[in-house]
Amino acid sequence: MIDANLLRDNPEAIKASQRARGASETLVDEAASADANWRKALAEFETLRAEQNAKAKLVAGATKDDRAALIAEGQALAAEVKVAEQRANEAQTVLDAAIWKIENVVLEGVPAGGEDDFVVIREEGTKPVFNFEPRDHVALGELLDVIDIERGAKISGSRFYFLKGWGARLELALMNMALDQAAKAGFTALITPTLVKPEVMAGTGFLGQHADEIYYLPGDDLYLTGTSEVALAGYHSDEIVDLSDGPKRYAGWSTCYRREAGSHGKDTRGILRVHQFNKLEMFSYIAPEEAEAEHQRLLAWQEQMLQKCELPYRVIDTAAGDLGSSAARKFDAEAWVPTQDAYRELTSTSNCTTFQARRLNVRYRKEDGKTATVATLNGTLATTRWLVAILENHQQEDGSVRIPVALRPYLGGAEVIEPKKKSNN
RNA sequence: GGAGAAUUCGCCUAGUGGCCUAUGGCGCCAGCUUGGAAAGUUGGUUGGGUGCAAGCCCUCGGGGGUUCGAAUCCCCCAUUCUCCGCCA
Repeated sequence: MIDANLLRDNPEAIKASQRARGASETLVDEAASADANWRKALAEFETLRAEQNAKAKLVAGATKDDRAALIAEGQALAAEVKVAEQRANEAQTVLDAAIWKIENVVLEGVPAGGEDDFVVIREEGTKPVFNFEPRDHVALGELLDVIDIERGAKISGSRFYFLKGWGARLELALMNMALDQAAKAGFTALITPTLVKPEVMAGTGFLGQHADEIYYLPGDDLYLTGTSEVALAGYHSDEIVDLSDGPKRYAGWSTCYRREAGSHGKDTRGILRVHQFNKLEMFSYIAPEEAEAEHQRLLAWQEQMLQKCELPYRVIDTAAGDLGSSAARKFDAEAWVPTQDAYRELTSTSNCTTFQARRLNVRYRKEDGKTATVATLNGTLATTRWLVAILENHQQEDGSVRIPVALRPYLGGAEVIEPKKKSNN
């Protein structure tokens, strides 16, 4: 939710942001007038309520004669108050609906436009040169017996898979390496619930235009989370967190579930786009004025992971129209996928400023003792998808895959994953 | 799934219709005291909304109701705990 004060003081700034996103500017005017209506209705209600409270207090000390008259007045007031209160509540409902539709105000410097209007910030690493025809991760997965897509589909349908043997171990190694790095950087590990209540899902901003991306269990009124960000953002909801010792940083591990509605026919091969995967996510609660610096730190930690995996990648500054509704700025790191001759997103880090925290009511105490809304940021540190880039970039002519040096300690020192021996399964 | 109990200001706790504008303790903050500290002592200590302000309104798990008036009475819901049943 945007800051109502900004709506009153500088609606033009919000309109400019909506414009950059290609979102509605009219929403801003609607919200502003709903805000004025609400404040008027609230003032009327509160005035009447004050009168009612004062009258009710007089009853106790009144003489028998006055009592009956006071009670009659009280009855009349009670009816008026009820009407006024209802009117105020309705005005607030209208305001909430309007203000919740407005997306986070993008930060200065964010490129305007849509999906293709991103800006490349830098490219790192060297793309591999093969003197043989490189295999894609599906072929490698089969050859090495580490990814079983056929049986995944047999059990659960398309976009499901088994990670097997070194594939399973590789994913766990990646997660553990990420967790170690995060712990060293001061993050607290959290294994999060993957089913959450509607208000948490709504609070994180995922129930807007991407609602059909989310698995929902009607029998229980619970949502399956597509990222542990949801649980991590909800973790401190309705709390006043203590930031006097610096930001609160969490590394959340969870399985993630995504319906991938609307992406039929896109990335159907392999495990690039799947319904279920694992992810280690960084999440920071921090004072708003430090949020942009923290965003750079999250990005640096992500790049550190990519470098440990010896992957060539580029960093892009996502355009306003391609930001999630909660994000004020987003950087993606995309790794090179040789067989696609393209960079594909491996990490994404968003600065949600105070937008998400305001919805979830997460505050902190400033030095002057007053409370204020915190800023929240999130960023990927490792996901199952990384296996695609690792397998493809480090493949060798015989189909074996060299394990990046930094990952070896997490794999019992193994240096190479060898093709499986010929057998019946 | 069945039965019962609980939920009050960071923590513990008092409170069975108006004097609750919520008690007391612990913790915390500030002052006094001290060479410094402890002890003692005095004061402060839930948050939110609205308003230029004074102020006013809301907040006793959440929502609704009864009443002139609700922490207190009634209804619904959530969460936690205990016992029984069932179970990967």
